[in-house]
Amino acid sequence: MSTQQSAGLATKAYAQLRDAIVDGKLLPGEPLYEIHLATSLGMSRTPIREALKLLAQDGYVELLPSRGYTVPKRSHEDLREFFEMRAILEAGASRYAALRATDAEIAQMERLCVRYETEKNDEKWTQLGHDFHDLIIDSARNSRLRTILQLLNAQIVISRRTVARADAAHRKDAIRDHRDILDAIKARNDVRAETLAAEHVWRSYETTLRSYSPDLFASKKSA
Amino acid sequence: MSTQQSAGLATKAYAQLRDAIVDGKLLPGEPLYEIHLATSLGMSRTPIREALKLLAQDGYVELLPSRGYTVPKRSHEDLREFFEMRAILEAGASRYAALRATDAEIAQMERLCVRYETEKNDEKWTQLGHDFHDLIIDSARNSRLRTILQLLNAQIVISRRTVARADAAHRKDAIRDHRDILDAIKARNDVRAETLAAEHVWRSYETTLRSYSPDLFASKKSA
DNA sequence: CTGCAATCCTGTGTATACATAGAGGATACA
DNA sequence: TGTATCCTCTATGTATACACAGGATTGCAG
Repeated sequence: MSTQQSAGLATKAYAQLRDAIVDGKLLPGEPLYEIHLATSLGMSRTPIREALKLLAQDGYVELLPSRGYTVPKRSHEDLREFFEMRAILEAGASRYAALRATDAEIAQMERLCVRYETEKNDEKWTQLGHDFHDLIIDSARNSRLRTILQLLNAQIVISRRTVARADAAHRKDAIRDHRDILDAIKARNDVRAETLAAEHVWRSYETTLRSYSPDLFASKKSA
Repeated sequence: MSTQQSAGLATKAYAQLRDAIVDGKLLPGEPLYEIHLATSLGMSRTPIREALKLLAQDGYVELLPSRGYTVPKRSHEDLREFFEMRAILEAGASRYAALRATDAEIAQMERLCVRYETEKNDEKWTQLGHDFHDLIIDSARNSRLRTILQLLNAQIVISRRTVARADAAHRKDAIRDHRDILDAIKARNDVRAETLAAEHVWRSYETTLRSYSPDLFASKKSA
């Protein structure tokens, strides 16, 4: 991804830091000092400050009072909250997508879904899954919903950077879920699309819980 | 409210500007210049910049490329999106509240609900409604849900600053809705609480649409 | 050796000077 | 008189110097 083209330094700093966090180059608990980051990224503290402020608001980093910024450790509570939010919002998105998706969008979903069912490469397969979800969200015609969901999904990746061990069972489940959701959308059955999307999120929650790396979590309030 | 006690200047600036926007002292379309705000609030540009950046991310202000900050005009599309989000999230909150509220919380809801049914003063009545909603959100045990919903509700107030004309019909509907939701929560009927909350939001959407001030909205992309 | 306190040091918070880009107006030319 | 170009002015973007607060360390006393 690495989104950073022509823009202010603050924007570049935001993108670089976010990517570094999501890619696991900056570990939870590690302190982030403005001056250090500034010299490291070749700019002054000002754009770094702005980037950190925004990252903090988006939940990527945390500002401990008079202790500086850090990448937050996620607790099991956090993970539960994330997935509850995802379940609520993906369900809503699927519902509105069933009501509002254009025929062109549905055709594109179908194409993505077929490739999703056949793709062998794990990384590409995961990406296809994301593309499918993004398309559903776009079809829901709600920009705020889109923004919040994308943020949530980006955050969850932090907790999962030992990525998609796409074991056969999980893969089969996910493929079936996507197909079912698509069918509901095609049938313009909004209630069913909503229900299926929620169930799909819960299944991915189970998968995440089963395959999480314990060291990435803080038990409760530990240091 | 006017939340501004002991904190950094940036925090104070954020709170003051947000309140000014919500209270309608800064009108949509009006340009917000850093220097002007800085002198006006008696501080330098730096904390103002931070406040504006955060306000922009929260949707209170908008940064037009090379044209400065303004209070955004809300379109009908925006209003639809806001209420869709509210419907989705309040429904989710009510569902989890039905599953998780403690007996003490339910007792407090009951007290608020009774006062809501009897309070005559419009302003106090509105506040009681907010308190009831907040308590439900707290009972849902999801801090992210809480944050997002509070932000949304604060934003919607911008569009409604010709506040709660609490006409008799609307009042009666709202009181009944709250009572029904509380009953569902008491019965630990999460599905019913979810449905009722969504319906309640839709009713308040209708009310808002009926009594909105047309001049507060931009038709689509106008200047 | 231990407890307390003063001091220093390191981090963010703030102010200000300078860089830069874009919009609007003025002017010159067709 | 219309249009195109250039200049200027203004508002944001950036860099840096200084203020300040809180924690850790160290020195002193019991």
